[in-house]
Amino acid sequence: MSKKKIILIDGNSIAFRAFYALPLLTNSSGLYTNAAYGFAMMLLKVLEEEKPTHMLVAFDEGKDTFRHEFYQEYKGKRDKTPGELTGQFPLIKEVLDACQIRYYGLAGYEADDIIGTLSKMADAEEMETLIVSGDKDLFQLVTDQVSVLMTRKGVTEADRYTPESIQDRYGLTPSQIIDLKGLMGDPSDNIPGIPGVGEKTGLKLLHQHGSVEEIIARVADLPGKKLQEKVTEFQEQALLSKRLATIYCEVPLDFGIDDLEQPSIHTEEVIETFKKLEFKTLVDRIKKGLGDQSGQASESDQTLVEYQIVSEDSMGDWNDLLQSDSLSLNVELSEENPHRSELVGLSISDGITNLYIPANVVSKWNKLLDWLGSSNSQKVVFDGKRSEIALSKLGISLEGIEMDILLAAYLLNPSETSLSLSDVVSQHSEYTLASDEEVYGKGAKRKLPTGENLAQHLAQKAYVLYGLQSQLKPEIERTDLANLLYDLEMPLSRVLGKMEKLGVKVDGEQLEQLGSVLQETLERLTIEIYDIAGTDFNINSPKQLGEILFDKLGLPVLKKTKTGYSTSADVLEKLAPQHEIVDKILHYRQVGKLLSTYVEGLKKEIGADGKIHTHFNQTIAATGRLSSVEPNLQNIPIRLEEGRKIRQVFVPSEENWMILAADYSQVELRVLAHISGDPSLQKAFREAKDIHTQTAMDVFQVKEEEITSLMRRQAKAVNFGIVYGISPFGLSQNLNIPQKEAKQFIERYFETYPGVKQYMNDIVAQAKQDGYVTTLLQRRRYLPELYATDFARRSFAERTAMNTPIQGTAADIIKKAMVEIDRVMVEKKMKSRMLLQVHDELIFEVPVEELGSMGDLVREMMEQAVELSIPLVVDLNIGQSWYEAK
DNA sequence: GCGTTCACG
DNA sequence: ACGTACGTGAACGCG
Repeated sequence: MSKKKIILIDGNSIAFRAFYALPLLTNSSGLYTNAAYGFAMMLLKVLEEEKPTHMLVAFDEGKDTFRHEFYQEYKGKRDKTPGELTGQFPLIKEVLDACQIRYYGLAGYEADDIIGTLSKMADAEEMETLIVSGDKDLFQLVTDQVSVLMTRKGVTEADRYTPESIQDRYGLTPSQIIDLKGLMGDPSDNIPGIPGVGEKTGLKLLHQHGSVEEIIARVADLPGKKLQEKVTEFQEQALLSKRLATIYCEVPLDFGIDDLEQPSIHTEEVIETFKKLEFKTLVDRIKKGLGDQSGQASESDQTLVEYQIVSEDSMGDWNDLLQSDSLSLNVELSEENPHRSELVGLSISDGITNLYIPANVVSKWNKLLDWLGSSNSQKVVFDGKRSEIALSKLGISLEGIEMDILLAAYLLNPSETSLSLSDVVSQHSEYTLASDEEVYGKGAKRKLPTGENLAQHLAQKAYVLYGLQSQLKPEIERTDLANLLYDLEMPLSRVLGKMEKLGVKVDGEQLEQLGSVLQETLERLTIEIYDIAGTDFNINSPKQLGEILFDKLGLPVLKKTKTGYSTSADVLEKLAPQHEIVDKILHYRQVGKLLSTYVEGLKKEIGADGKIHTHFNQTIAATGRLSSVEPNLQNIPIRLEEGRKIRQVFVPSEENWMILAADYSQVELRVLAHISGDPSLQKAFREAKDIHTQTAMDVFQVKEEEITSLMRRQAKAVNFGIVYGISPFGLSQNLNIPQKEAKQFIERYFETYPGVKQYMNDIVAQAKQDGYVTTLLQRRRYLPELYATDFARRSFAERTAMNTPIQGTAADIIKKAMVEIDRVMVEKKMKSRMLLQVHDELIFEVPVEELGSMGDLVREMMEQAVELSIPLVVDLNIGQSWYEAK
C-alpha cells in the first residue's frame, strides 16, 4: 500500500477564486454556474493529478467566529458576498455529493481552522497533506509533510508551496508568516497591523529579528525614528493582528481522518450531475478519463486510431477518399520554421479513414497533388501558412483551406501561449494527442520514431484535426469571431505566406562593410574603457560591469535588480555626468548590439537567393499584432542614426525597382479618439498638424508659438502613456520626473480630454463585467486577472484592458488593409510586392513604372480600410533602400 | 534555462 | 504599502 495522502480544500477561497476567474456564465435556465464550474474543474484536476486517498472540503460556517470575541471588527469592511456567488454554494455541494467528497463547516470557526486541525492530525499520522487554497495565510501550516497548492490564475493553475519555496519567496519559515501578517495587517480581513509597514518593511524586520515579539522587545534597535515610534505606538495592535492571523488547530471535530477516506468516483452519478448543470466539457472529460478506478487516469490515455500507410503500390486504392466533401490535412515537417524544414509526410482523415502518406509517396501520387492544389476540395488544417510554404518549396500548391484550426484556437483565446496541435486538442476536445516533444524527443535527442509509431502519431493528428473543426466552428460562431477568422485572419495568412516566400533582398557586401566600421568602433571603445577602468573585464557582463562601476569607481547605486546592480541604459544615463566611462559604456553597448544582433545576426539569415525570409507569427501576440522571428525584421534600428544605417542593406530585389514604405500616422491615438469619442481629441485630429504639439497646447493652455520642446516632449510621453493604460509611476519613470508631477500631467490631460477619461473608466468596468475586452473587429482578449486580489496583478490587467482595444484595433486595421491591398494587386496584375509589415507600416518593392499607381493604391486602401469617426492618414516614402524610404 | 539588456512599434 | 508603463524577439552571461 502506497503512502496515504489527504487533500484539504479551502472551499470558500476556491469558490471565490473560481467566481472571479471565470466570466459570469449562466446555464440555459439562467442559473449562474461559473463558480461551481471552476470548482468542479479544480476537483477533477486534483483528483487526476494528486490521486488522494483522503479528502475534505472545509467551508466557513456562519458569520461570527471566536475571533470576533476579541476583535469585533474582524472582517468588518469586507464587501458582501455577491448574490451571484451565494446561490452557487448549493451547486458546489451538489457536485461534492456526486463525487462523494466530504465537506464540513462548524459555527464559530473558519475553514482555515478546520484545515489546520486536520493537517495537524494528518501530520501525526505521517500522512502527506496537500492544502488547496487561494489564501496565503495557510502557508503557516506548511511542513515537510504539508504543502499548499496556491491557485495562481484562474483555478486550475496553481503553485505548490513547501518550506523551501516559502523560504525562497519570503526568506521566512512557515510559522513566521503570521508574524508578517501581524506587522502588515490585511485590509481584506480588516486586520490592522502596524500602519506604514508593508511587505517590504515587514520582511526586513523579520529577517533581522525573527518575530513580532522580538521586534517589539528590540524596538530601540530598529532603523529610523519614525519606525520606532510606530512600532511602540501600535505594538498591541500588532500582537492582536498576529493572534487573528493564527490558525486555530484544535477545532473540536466529531470525526477523524479515517472517516475522510475518498472512495473511487462513481462515474454515472457525476456525469448526471454535470449534465444537469450543463458542464459539457467536464462530462466529456469524465467519460474518457477518470473512470471508476478514481485517479487511475493516465498519460497514456491517448486517442488511438486505425490507420493505413499509403505506398506507391496502394495509392490508387485511396483516390475515392479524396472525393470527400471535407478532409483534414496534416503536413508534417522536420522543423518549426517551414523555410528551413523538410517534408516528413502528410496525413489525412475523414473522421473514419486515416491515412499516412510518407514524403516520397506524396510527390508520386498525382491525384493527391491535384487534390492539394484544388480550391474546390475543402481542407481542415492546422497552420495553413506553414504547410503552404513548405509544400510550395516542393512545387506543390495548397488551396481550398476551409478552416485553419490554429487560427481559430488563437482567436478563441489569444493569450494562450501553447498552441501546438496537442495543446489545442486537450483544450477544445475530449481527445488527447501526444505532443511532438513526447514523440520526437527534444534538443539533440530529437529524431523520427520508427515507421509504425510515426504513422500512428501522424494519423492521430489528422483524425483529431478532423474532429476539432466541428468543435471549434460553433465556438467561433458563439463568440462572434466568424468574420474575423474567415474574412481576415485566414486570408491574411495567405498574404503573409506570400511575403515570407518572397523575402527581402539584402546587400551582403554592404552589411559586411557596415560591420567592419562598427567592429573598429567597438575595439576602440573597448580599449578606452579598459584604460579608464584600469583593468580588463567583460563589458558585456552586467555583473563585472557593476563591480567596476559601483565597487571600483564608487558610483552611486540608483537601482538594483534581483541579482545585483542594475546597469540598464536609464541608470547609466543618470550616472553619465559623474564619470567619463559611462558614456563610453553606453556607446559600447549600442555598437555591440548593432554588431551582434543586426550585422552578425542578419548575415546568418541571408539565403542562397541573397534574401532574408522572416517568419511572421500570427498567433503569438495577445493583442492581435503580428510578430516576426528568425530573424525579427520588425525591430530593425531607426531611432539612432548609427543603427539606422542598417536599413541601407535592405534593397529591392530587381533592377529599377524601389522601396515604398507606407505608414499610418498616429494610428493608435486616432483609434483612441474614435473609440473614446472625445470631442477635443477628435477635433485635434481633424485639424492639427502635429498631435503632440496640439496636446501640449490643450494641456498647458498656451498658444502654438509658446510651446517649448520640453512641453512637446512631455505631451508626447503623456500621449504614449494614455495608450498604454497610464499610471503616474510609469509616466514619472519615462519622463524622469517626480510621481506627483506625473500625476498632475495626467489629471490635466483628463480635464482636457474628459471623453478619454470616461473611456478608461468604462472599458475597465465593462471588462470586469464581461471578463474580456474586444477590438473594432470583435477580436477578444480575456483578462482573468482583473479579479486578482493582488494589487499589482489587478492593475496590470486594468492597464491591459485599456490598451488592448487600442493596440488590437490598430492591428485589425492594418491586417484588413493588407488583405485588401493584396487582393487588388492580384486583380490589377501589379508586379509590385508586399514585403514586410511593422505594426503600423507596410514595406513594398515596386518597379519604377508602378510607383505612382502603387502609391495611390496603398494610401487609398490603408486610409479606407475601416471607417472611423476621424480620418486615418498614411505617409508614403520612397527610396533605393529601406533607409532612404524615410 | 533564466535574467538582463536593448532593438522596434 | 504595493510595483508597474502596452506589445514583441535576440544576444549574452551565468549557474
